[in-house]
Amino acid sequence: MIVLTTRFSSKIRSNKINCICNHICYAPLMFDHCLYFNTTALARQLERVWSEAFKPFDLTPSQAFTLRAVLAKPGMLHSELAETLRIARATATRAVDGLVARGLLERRSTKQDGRESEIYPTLAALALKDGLNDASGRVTARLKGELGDGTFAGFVEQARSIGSHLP
Amino acid sequence: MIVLTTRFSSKIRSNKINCICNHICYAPLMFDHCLYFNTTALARQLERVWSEAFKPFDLTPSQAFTLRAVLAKPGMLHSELAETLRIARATATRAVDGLVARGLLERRSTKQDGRESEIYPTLAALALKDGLNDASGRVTARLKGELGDGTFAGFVEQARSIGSHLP
DNA sequence: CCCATATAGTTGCATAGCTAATCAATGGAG
DNA sequence: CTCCATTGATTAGCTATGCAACTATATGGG
Repeated sequence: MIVLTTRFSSKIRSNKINCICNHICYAPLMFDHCLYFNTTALARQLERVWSEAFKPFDLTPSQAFTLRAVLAKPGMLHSELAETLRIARATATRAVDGLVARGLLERRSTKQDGRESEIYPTLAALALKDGLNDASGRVTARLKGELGDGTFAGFVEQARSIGSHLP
Repeated sequence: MIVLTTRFSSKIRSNKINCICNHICYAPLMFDHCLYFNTTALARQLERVWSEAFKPFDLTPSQAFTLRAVLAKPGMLHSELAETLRIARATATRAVDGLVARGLLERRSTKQDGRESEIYPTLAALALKDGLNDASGRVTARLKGELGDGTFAGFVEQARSIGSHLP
């Protein structure tokens, strides 16, 4: 008689090994064809990859992209930043708050319109500019190599295209 | 002489209209070829689309997918759920907490191993099963129609494949 | 000139995700 | 048989995000 220890049976349950009784557990495949599921799961994985890439700067991906956007166009407004990063204005406000606190960005109200404020990188941020772009470029290059250049570019283009058809 | 009102100039800034001085503002295109950027942005948009789809059930996408997973395999363990949904175990714990509080799931500890607990749908959850699957199916069908069947399936498959090559 | 409306930004509140640390039960090594 | 490493689950603390409501400013019609 075959006796299963609890540990062994739990490995069967989690589909890590083939089940001795030839029973196939489908749960892990359940959402395999779901756009939402696979995109959000991939996004979480990429979050981890880019976190690693920006770790030398002690910046999260969100902070790093905010900074890169402002470095590319110093003086941009919050609403422009939100649009550039495709996030809500409220989120942009908070992202800038954090980088102002870190001494990497500063706000200046515009002369023309008292409601607006422009966002500028500090000198400390300017010093990071090339490093940040390079870090992102390196991880991109690495993944292009691992996934195949065409695959990569095609996928990114499709993601952009699908997004442009959604609300 | 051309005088710009502040409102008008802010629309130029945000790239909503063509700039009269032929200056092109590149910021919104800056991350167009970035895998991280486009995937996370798309994920946020899809979050909105699926939120809408599950709104009739008063469930968030995360709750709905948790429920669907358990409904597909009643009695699954938390670690299995985490693997199925591709989230951290801690997140699975909290997702189940919420649905237990809503009266849709219940935990039962297993006889064999006192550390484990199995997750079961309640009767209330069973009543939602088909509705949830249909709701997700409908939004999938709609997007397939809008985006093209092949595009859709190809993209999802690539997302899965890219994910499987990442840590 | 003044008020109604629109807009830029902010704040409050909520969700979902992560990592790291912890708790509790199991099971194997000696 | 006892002790320790392992494992399933949970908790603590943090980040990023969104929506909705709010504040302050600007604009334009009467």
